[in-house]
Amino acid sequence: MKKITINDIAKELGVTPSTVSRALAGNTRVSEKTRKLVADKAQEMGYEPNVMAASLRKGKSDTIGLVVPRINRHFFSNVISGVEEVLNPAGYNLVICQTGEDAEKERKAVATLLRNRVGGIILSLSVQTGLFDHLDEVVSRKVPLVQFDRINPDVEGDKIVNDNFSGAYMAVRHLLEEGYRHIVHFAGDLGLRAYAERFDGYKKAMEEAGLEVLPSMVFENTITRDAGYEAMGKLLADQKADAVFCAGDYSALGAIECLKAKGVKIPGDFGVVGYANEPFAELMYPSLTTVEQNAFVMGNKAASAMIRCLEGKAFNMEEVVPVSLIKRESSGKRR
Amino acid sequence: MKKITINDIAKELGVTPSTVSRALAGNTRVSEKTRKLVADKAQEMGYEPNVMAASLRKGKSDTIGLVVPRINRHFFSNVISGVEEVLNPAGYNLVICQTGEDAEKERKAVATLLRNRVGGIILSLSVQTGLFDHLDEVVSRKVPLVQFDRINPDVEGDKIVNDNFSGAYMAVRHLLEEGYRHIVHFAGDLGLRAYAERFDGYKKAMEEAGLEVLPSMVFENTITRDAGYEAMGKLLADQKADAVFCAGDYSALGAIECLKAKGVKIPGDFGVVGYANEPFAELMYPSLTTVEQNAFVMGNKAASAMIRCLEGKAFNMEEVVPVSLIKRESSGKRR
DNA sequence: TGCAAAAATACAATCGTTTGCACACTTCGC
DNA sequence: GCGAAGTGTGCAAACGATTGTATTTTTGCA
Repeated sequence: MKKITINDIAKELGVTPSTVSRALAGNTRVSEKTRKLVADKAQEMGYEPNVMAASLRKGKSDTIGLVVPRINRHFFSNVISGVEEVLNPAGYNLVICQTGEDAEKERKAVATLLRNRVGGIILSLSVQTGLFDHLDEVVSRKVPLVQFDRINPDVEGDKIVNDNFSGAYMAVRHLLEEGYRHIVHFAGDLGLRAYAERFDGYKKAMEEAGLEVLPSMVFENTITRDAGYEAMGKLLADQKADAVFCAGDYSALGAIECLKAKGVKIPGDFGVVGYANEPFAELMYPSLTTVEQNAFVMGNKAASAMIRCLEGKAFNMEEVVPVSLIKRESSGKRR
Repeated sequence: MKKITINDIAKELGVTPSTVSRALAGNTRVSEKTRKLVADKAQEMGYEPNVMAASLRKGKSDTIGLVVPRINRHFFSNVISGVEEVLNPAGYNLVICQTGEDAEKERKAVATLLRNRVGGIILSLSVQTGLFDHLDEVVSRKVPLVQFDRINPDVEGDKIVNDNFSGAYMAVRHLLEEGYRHIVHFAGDLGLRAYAERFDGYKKAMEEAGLEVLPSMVFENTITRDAGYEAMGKLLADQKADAVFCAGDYSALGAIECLKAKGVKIPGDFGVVGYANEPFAELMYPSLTTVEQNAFVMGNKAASAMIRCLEGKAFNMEEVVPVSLIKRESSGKRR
């Protein structure tokens, strides 16, 4: 069973390949009648376009590259689903690369995507990434770039972020309303905007409540489970605190494990709020109050932005996806 | 900045493109000296091969398609990582497709991959899939196919499975050793081999212990959280049982939630073991005893098998990855 | 009916590699 | 010193689509 090409269709129909090509592309330069004829014949002969030939000629492909730190994070896998939902029906393919939060792998992934002439790149920075020339390279090659969540605002292109500030603000307000006062913050890398914004939201809520945020109350780079556990250990030893707002669910988990180990009652003696609504947040004990980021929606928007770019309307704009606070046990009333 | 092609290199060096092509491919038909010359020049000029042109000419690409039910399952995302670990260094790219357990989407994904002339396809069937002609199509096109975990043994090609039988057997043995006797099984779709094997392992362990497995003790198609909850509800109403071996962690979770809701003590009055070691298994309360499938290793093996196929050594063999039982709270001693 | 404008289609080059075949030049055994 | 291998390169035709520029056909209008 040989592959059918447009040449075969052309021969069969007594027209030229160019006409077939244009007909299939829906070009109005070929008559409605011929278009129908070609479409039917193509159908009949079981024609399947050769994507490579087209890409080679056009100098770019309908494949979009998606670069994320890790796909087994709930947040990212949902973003991926959201992206797919928009991209696939639109006829684009997705190739996904993991960086494992490693700057070097991120560079390599981007380089590979460019080498493969992807039509565009959707990317979320790894925490480690400090140099951004690989992104500049993308821009300078005029390959559309959409950043999401962990973005670098200085690089050209569309950006989709979640409302980190509001999320953090709501989380801390909630803790305050439940009666907690000495609220500390387990932050991420404050060099990354997402984490900086969460920190700002925390600070704002605290200051509005007339509470001062001392440097000792902020633990930077504390987003892993281990880091959360350790930081909480230090915290209990050093200072008076009755609640923590964590920039991620994993550090919240670590914090809770430490608190449980020390016999501190959650909630009541200590309140905990996380960020991300990882699947385990609902299932752990006590269940974790956290901020839902609507990753799926972010994926949708990132993909839509990409399609807009591909269609030539470069917006270079930033879109904010709303978040919501999911109240669970870990932040119940202070007693 | 124009793209450098082999023609540019050829011109610069005063040889022909064919020689450059062969030199870069390491063909021994061109002298060692020329090879070195070409390599250096390519380096110097910043040459980057155009993958599409090569693929077009060769009629296939260095891209491997990976089709999985959902990427946000711990198991699958780890398999993906495992596959990447092997494929990327070997110079292959991965495009990942989600089927969402939907047979139709699975067909479409495979069709798209074939249309894009991928070099090979690694796939795990969706539970829903009943017809396999899309896989036959892959085989008949001579595109290497590696199935993993949820496989169809009747389709040609390599297969990587985990030792479902042993996993299930160990799990049930463990429950028996802890003193449970009336052990039921929440199974998956027994039409799928993976689930059928888990059922067999369960049966074997029970029979060895001199316990009969009645049809009423097996709940088929019970792998979701909701299904687990419901089934447990029925179970408690209808019959005497003191433990359940679930073919997946999600149904185990549902079962535990139902048991907790009814005030049944876990462990003690009721033992629960799951399968898959989802991340939440460790964190829920009580923590869930479950079977670790070594997804990462499976991914490695699937990728290695694929590379073997691509290198022309079609083995058409089946490889079994060992599993291990992770003992946690939910299966503690019967009282 | 004739003729210019518009519509539809054809021609041919091109995208960047790969590869079968031909060709020249060594090398060697006899 | 003469064919026969053996080496290293060049030639040119693919691969299958796209697209700017002809060229033909159709249409509209006087």
